[in-house]
Amino acid sequence: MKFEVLKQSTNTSARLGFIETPHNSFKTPVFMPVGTQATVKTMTPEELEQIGAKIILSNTYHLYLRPGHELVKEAGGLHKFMNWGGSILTDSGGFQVFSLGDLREIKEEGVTFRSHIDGSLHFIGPETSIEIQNALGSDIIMAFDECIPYPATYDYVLDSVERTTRWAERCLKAHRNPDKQTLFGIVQGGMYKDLRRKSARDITSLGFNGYAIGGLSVGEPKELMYEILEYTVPFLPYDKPRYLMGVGTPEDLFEGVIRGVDMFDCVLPTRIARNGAVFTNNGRLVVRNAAYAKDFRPLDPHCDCYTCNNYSRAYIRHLINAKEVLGIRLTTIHNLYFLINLMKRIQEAIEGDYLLELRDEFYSNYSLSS
RNA sequence: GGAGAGGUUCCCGAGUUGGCCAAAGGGGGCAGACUGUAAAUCUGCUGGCACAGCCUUCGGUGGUUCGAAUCCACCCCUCUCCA
Repeated sequence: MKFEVLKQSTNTSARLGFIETPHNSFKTPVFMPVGTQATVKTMTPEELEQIGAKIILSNTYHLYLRPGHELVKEAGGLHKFMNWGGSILTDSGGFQVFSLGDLREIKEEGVTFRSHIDGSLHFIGPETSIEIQNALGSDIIMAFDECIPYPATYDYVLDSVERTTRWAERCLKAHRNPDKQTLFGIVQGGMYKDLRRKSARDITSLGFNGYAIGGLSVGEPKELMYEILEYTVPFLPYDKPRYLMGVGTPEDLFEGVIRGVDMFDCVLPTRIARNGAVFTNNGRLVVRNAAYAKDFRPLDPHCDCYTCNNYSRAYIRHLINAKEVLGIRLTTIHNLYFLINLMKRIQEAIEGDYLLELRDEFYSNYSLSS
């Protein structure tokens, strides 16, 4: 993988960048749709490509359990298996250490998960995670970490952060084909600045080709998240991509980019889409609400996605209320397009060096309360 | 015409040894949440009001009772079977 900074914003930490993987190349900052189970829910790869997606996420833990990484390898790798020609980044299973908190046990060696599917026990450690990701053949693979819950005590976070660093070292050792797959390290540290600093220093000293900031947006106040992010980014090397994991409201993208983040992923656009809500330039809109029963305007009059070009709020509300799959497909298309297009505007704003102006203009219309 | 079953809050449907029933449960409706996806999920509300109480409601009208969705009488209406 190749990464290069093309342009530095003069009044923020934002930068316009360029990433090239074995499958394609794209500009950063970039938003990566999430396709945990080898599919971005409701979307075909062709549709993803049409809305401008260049790189998507998938998941080690989930694909290991089902259908199994060996099967994916036998199919010719994840790209071929799911018919996606763009880039793929796989998460290591570290988030499941957090999200499946009741079904797992953490030890120095790794984590034992109780399958959420059938209750069977499965061990995933740093080496296992890398081995699985190698088999999947994703372009960017993530170090196996522990995403720490919030709140957490200082002592817990300290132990966890040190363990995550030891795991990161083991991931580097286990990594077999760095020419085809790029391994990113993950900085943790909870909401404690000195632990964020420690984690950043320890992880970067190991020499990865990209760095992620994990463990944010896990329930802490937004202001705290921005504060920790702003504190952490400067400890990451300038010449490597920076990836803020799991973060992705429109305002978070602005705030993240301004603080120097190059890559984002988030389930929010696809999840709220399936729950009947969409992002618009005026704020979040719950299209399933009765207020839109007779609203024949598009979801967002200023959007030119396939959904907004062809369908009304009233129709989409009807589909979602009737539990017709087309409804959640249309909202998903819109939400992903909205964030990807927003990123495009952000890229242009960095290029033209007017990012703060774009943000202020966006915020002047965007209602954060809803 | 005869025999039987039944009519409950928006819908379906519990509840009939009378009080603990504004009435289970489901559906529908309304609203909220959702940030490296155990999520097309989850949560709350769903008779009215001057709301720790009061008022109106369980086909209709009367009645018994301190008290009735629950008991009695008559009436109206559905459904099944037999003529």
